[in-house]
Amino acid sequence: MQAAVDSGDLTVAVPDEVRIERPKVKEHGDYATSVALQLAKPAGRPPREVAEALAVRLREAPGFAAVDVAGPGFLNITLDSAAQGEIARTVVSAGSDYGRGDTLAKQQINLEFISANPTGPLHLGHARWAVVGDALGRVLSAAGADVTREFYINDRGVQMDHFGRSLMAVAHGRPVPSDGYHGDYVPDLSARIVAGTPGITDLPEQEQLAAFREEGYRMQLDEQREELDRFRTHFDVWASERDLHASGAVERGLARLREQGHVFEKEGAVWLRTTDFGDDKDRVLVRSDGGYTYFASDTAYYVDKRARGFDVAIYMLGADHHGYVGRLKAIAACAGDDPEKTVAVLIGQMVKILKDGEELRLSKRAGTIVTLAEFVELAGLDTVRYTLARYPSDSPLTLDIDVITRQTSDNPVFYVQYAHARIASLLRNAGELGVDKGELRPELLDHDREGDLLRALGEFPRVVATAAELREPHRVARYLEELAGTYHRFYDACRVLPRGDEETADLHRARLWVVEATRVVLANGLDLLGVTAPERM
RNA sequence: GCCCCCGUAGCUCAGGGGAUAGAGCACCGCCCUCCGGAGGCGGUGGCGUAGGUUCGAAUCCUACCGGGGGCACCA
Repeated sequence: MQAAVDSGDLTVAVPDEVRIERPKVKEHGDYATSVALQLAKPAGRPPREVAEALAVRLREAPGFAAVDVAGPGFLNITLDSAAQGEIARTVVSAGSDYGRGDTLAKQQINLEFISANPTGPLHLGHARWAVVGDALGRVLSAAGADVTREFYINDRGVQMDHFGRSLMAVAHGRPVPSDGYHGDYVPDLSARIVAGTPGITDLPEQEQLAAFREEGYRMQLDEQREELDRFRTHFDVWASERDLHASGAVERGLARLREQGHVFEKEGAVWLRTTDFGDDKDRVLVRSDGGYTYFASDTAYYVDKRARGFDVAIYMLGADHHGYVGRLKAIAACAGDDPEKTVAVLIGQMVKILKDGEELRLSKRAGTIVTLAEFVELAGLDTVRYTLARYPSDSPLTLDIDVITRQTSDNPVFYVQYAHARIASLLRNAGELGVDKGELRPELLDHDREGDLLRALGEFPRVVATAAELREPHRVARYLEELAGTYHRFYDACRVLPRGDEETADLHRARLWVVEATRVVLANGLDLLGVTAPERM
């Protein structure tokens, strides 16, 4: 473009950045840009003329088969098949690193998700967070970020006492208090505590309550950890709200906010003036009775995260907590940060599941909501993970168990996994036939279906980078589904292995490169979602 | 009352201001002499309504209609 301006063909300021897109339809080439449309006005020339002036220069560059001006003034660039075929080599030689990038290099990201209360089993909403949070963590890491996955344990509120009281009541054959926990797991848990702590029911009231509470807490937390472990979701840090208080982080957080001048006292309580930063009301940090609020913990936790060196704190919250968004951002602002840079809140909408055409509400265990474990039992781990990962988290979801467990193409996870298994099988056959992919001759890959597939493979790193930047891991799943389709169409049209007594030709070998590259991308993509890539199904 | 999210095909959902709005299911047809038919090909069918910004809007803005969620010295 600079050349066009220098030569006097165009009189316009050269933009700092030119957006290049991958067109949706291949008639529009491998790459396209609309700069000419944007420059038409400042250049004082019709867009197509601007485009043509640029096209002339681009045609001189190597590796391009065609540079066309199309429509109102789009520039469509088509790679030649040799340049395109090289993608197969790039993918195969990068292997499990293909797709990794450095767009988020040096970013220290704290990714907090699930953060369930340690008072019961994980449910459907937690399952969504586990999947999306875990996949996002993988995607961010793939984009080069330094990610710490964190689970915040709400072990300090009055709900803990309700929990302990419920367990204690059941142990004495009394009904669970109305503000207690009513799930089926409570009697089980209570019985296990009684069995594991001899004499617990003879302790004095207060001591006993504390014992039930602490034992219940410990056991529930262990259970959640084990369940998440089975769910292939791992955390680097389990942060406890109690520790935050015990370690003095709360005082430090408060001090930080005081320094910034947003703390005030009113009616005996200590407040944070979050309304300075768009919150709809100020928030209490220390109640008039001297107790810290949950909000105080939140502020301390944020300050603590920043003190630990994180550039960005990502919070994944359920839709019922969306009221937190303004507060969290106000906290960051009160701490002297720019919330737009240091805080990112992702909201997860509700998940409903349908069985036999009706919404599944009743859980045997939790009493009201379907648990994560029950969902996994009904649908299988890979299916649950993939299914929850393929939708943006802020869209409400209705999943039909009968559909997602059907092992047919109704079910995207099977469609994608099948493509991988089919390739694995083909590669096994190649091994048995003694066909080696040998030296790649990329120029032989000039079939339309080969081009489609190579183009798709070439897009993967961009898909990962975009998913990371936008914090939308579902893009990876959608991409994989398209890739699987593109592969099936290739497979249908392009014979890979030599038939019967046919000699092995360079084209067979070149196609083997493409097939192996596809396997790599499917496996890498599934891995980002925490879903297995089976060799056989 | 105030605030947030969502309205895209019969159903479940994709679509970062770009070209002819996509996929799966459902429905109607078609394709197996050899690499996994758990596959492929074709057809029917849609942006809640009304304005605005823009060369260009499903996408951004406003209003309205419809659905969901949230308001605490609770956690």
